[in-house]
Amino acid sequence: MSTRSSWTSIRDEIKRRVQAREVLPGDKLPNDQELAQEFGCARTTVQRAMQELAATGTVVRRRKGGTTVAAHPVTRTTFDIPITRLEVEALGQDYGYFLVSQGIEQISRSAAASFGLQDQPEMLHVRALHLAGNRPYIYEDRWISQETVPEILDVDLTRESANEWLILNRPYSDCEVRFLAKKATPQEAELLETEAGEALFVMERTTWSDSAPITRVRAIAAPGYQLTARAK
Amino acid sequence: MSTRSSWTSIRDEIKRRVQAREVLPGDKLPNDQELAQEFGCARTTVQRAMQELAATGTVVRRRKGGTTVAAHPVTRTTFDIPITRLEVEALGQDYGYFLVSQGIEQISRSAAASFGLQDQPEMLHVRALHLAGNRPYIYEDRWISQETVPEILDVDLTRESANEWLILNRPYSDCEVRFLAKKATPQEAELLETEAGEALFVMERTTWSDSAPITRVRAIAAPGYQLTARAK
DNA sequence: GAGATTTTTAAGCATGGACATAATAATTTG
DNA sequence: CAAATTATTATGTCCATGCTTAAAAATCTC
Repeated sequence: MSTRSSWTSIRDEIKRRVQAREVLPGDKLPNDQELAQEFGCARTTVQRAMQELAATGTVVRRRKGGTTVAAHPVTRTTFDIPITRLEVEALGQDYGYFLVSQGIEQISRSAAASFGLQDQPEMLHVRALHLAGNRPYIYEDRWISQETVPEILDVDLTRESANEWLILNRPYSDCEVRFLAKKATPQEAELLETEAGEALFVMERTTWSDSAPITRVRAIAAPGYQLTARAK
Repeated sequence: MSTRSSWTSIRDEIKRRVQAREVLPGDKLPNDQELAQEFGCARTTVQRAMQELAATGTVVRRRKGGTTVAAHPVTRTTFDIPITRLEVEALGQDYGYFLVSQGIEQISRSAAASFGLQDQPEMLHVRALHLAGNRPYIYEDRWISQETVPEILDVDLTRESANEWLILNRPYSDCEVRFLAKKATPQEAELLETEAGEALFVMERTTWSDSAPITRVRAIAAPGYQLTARAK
């Protein structure tokens, strides 16, 4: 054939057919073998292309069932949420960190819900502020399981942020992320140097280590914060 | 033991080392050949694992340069944004749609900025409300390029939502997504049946077809809306 | 010594064959 | 006839091998 077919070009061609509606949602595509013949390549190459398309939600693959065009086109978007310090430094600003409060308390009902727990055990409750160039950037309200992460009780959180300590010392296996908007409470407004009632962007993250709860954090961003991504 | 395939377990093991800081950002990893030896598998298998890690930003690969741990560890999260009707139906609620206004106007400066345009051409401006079980769900404020999508002018938008028509008839090649929080304006508050000043969650999407602008939509969600995803 | 050229290295890709696995279809059995 | 068993099919994964390609390193040239 003309050019050596690469798995990426097969991927792009199938994607084009889907986007150009040459095949419709729900339609069955030829099987890998047949596509390999059409493109004049090995089945492995088609397999690699289809694996990618399945991962991005363009097609659905089922053993024996074959490959079908996804029934409901979705916009699949990928966001990278970095460690707050690195995010600030990437903006070229000085990073600052400030512990607001810490203590052992019975977790809130909403935190229990995030963990999927029926009861409300005691956990370490940490509130801290991240600064970018001396301006408040993100206020975090965090619960840390003292049962899963007992070492956290020995960490001096006035110096080191729980955000960073946990990522360094307690890698998670699962993570649930939630985005929402909320009005600033008077306390949040004061810390973020804005008005009570201002609309704030909230990123809530809950992490587990093999189904054992690690932490639940509400990262409340200062006004103006935006999260951007390009979908492909 | 895990029943997972070996390339995924190699991927997970390398990821673990990165997250557990056994290798630090910027560190060079052994080359594929050496890793294959360590894991007792073929280089192809390591290649597949590393390809994935490179795609998700954990690692950076350069020919000849080898593989290095990405400078900034991130939580990479994937969201699927479906057609609004399907989202509502998936909640088990009745979907409703209501056109608020439409007309040809010069686009707003912020819309022009989203498209990356210097000037502010005229586009079709559509405002519509999506309902879930007779309650307002999402209010969308949309600009559609009459140049790229002239057929849109013939569509009866009182019956069919632009959201759906575009996704089904004008697939995009590029999409930029932005999440933010904003206070409800009086008009938005009225449509969403809430108070002016309420904190609202906004999803802004701009799409192109091969660098030709298609649409820019601000989807403003009713209070309480949350976007959830599991990161891996 | 600066600039151009060659060498070497490590990732990138393709192949064909083999076996595993899940889901469906066909067949047997009580 | 329904339930259990077996066969079939398409995807999933792995491997050994060989070639391609980008980029760094070494070498050569003026």
